[in-house]
Amino acid sequence: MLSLSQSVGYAVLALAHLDPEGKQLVLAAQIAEAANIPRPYLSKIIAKLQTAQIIEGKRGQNGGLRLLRPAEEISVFDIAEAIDGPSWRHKCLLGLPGCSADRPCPTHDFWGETRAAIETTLREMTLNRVRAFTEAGWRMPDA
Amino acid sequence: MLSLSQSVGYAVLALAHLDPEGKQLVLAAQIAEAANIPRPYLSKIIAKLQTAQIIEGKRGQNGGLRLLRPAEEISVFDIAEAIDGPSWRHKCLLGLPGCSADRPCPTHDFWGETRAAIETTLREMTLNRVRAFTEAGWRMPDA
DNA sequence: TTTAAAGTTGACCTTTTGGTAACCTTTGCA
DNA sequence: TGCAAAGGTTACCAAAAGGTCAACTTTAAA
Repeated sequence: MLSLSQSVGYAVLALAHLDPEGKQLVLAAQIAEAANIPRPYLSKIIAKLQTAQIIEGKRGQNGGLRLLRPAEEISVFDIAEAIDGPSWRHKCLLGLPGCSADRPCPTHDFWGETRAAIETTLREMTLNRVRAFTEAGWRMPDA
Repeated sequence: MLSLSQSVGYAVLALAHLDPEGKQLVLAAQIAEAANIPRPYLSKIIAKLQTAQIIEGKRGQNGGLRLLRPAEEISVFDIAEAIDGPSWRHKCLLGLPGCSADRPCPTHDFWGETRAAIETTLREMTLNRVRAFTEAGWRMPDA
């Protein structure tokens, strides 16, 4: 609890392995290997990223994946939105289903401000910045 | 995602209906009715709050529930800890299992600071302050 | 000492998320 | 032209969280 879904992390990690210019194709199998993500699960994440127009897949021999926009124009915010949907930005900190501006829970205002700050940070965190981390060998730990 | 578990909200709501001095006993059935929480589910939440020494239940006729400490000494932080366990304060924002101080994810430092701010706010948010909200009739919405 | 009021417990169901497996479709090249 | 390399898709399984049900134990009062 109190985190984005695990799949968002996987997606960020995966995208960091693509060509930042969106020119060269990279194999899904290579990403799975490099990031230590189970291939079938990676496929599902890739599907969502394609729906969100963040990447494109090319089938067949000499196929692969590529970014549809340059890495500096793709943020972790975009990725979270693609994987978890827009709903994560509206959830009450205490999980109260009826919490809203009209009937705020005690943490409503604080959480609204905090969430805005989180959102800003995630928007500023582009794939380029993430790459600095993953190039140092960041990958999923073995089970 | 990006919230405490729903049960934390239920617990906060429930506790706000107890006598703030911890003197008078209040019926679990009354709380369920007032807050619109399913009784059997409330029972499970109550069990955790008892394990955490936040409340005490007295069985039998003329039984009920009462706070073990005055309402101004019980914070939402304590309640979150009792319900979700201490783990929520250590989860990576991106949900990455291998993220730690040694091998930080790109959001690690930012999230550490933000989480500390959230923690502080929740520690300052005592049951007394919550009562101001619930006394205005806050309850769970109907299904 | 019985009984009804109260909280307690364990089994079970459902939904969501994470994860696996098998199979299908496309495409370049021998 | 057919086969192997690639991604895509569907169905399924498992664990955790949310939620329900029914039966149990404790206890004070009649």
